[in-house]
Amino acid sequence: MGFDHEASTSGLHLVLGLSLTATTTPSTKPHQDHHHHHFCVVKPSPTKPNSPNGPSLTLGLSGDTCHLAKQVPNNSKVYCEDPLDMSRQTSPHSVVSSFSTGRVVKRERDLSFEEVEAEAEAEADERVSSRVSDEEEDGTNARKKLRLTKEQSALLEESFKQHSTLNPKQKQALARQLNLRPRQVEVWFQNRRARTKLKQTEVDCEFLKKCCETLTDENRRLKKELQELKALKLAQPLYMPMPAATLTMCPSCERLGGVSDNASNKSPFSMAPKTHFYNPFANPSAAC
DNA sequence: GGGGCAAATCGGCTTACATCA
DNA sequence: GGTGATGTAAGCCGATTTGCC
Repeated sequence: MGFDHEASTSGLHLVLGLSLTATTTPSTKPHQDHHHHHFCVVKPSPTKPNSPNGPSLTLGLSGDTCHLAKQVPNNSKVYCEDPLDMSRQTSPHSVVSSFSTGRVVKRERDLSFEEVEAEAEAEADERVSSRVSDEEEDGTNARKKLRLTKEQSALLEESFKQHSTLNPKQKQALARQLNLRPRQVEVWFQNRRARTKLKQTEVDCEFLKKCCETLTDENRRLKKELQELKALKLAQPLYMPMPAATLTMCPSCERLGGVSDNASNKSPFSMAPKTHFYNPFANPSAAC
């Protein structure tokens, strides 16, 4: 785990990144998790909960961070995990489409072919407005909650480990294998994904809390260091105190030395663990 | 009776595909 | 034939309801 701080000297943007190595590997079914996140968090794929790479998180304070978009192999669409962006992508057509496809269609899709047929017959016999009222009246077809057996659960779990989403063929096969309706298998996978995501969110939350604590400590330390620097400056007005890690000035020739290319490329935040001050008498410059 | 878990439902969104002007 | 607009179907999601332990 590491922290990457990046601050623009121009003050145009500020990005705070918390990363645990790359875990942005797209899941087997890519367009999961493209929904609403109020900050850009790249999470480990739910399909690979035991990924050796661990989670990767990025907090973005600049607009750039929400370019953490995902490539979606199926359709090559790019999603940004931002509710506003998502709403912008929503075409008026899709809204119309949603309204145009009514609950009847949805219900048909939710049921197996036989059930749809049976229900159509029932509806032809007596015009009932809803299934609920139907069940309430006769009580024979009351909604019974399925309890999966251990074997069924185990098989579903095993299948979920392999792929967190099912294509229609897999769904059918699994349903046949479990003696369930495809819809039940589908619902189980949906709920299972939801639980996985919830769990992952909790883990992310804990991780962010720890990050916050660490950054608070770091902030406190830096403030303290700044105070020390100010105090030293007041005490020794003839010499400009410099962190030895960044600048080394020869007191005799006043040339700068000891600033390597690597050091110049470092982030302003990547400082030595413990700052120490230049002692002109103890450290004569090698450049002289 | 109340809480937790999980199955099921609902409404919304996105995408692919078909049709038509 | 190519293109854009529109409708439909399907799949997934988050939120919620509901039944069971």
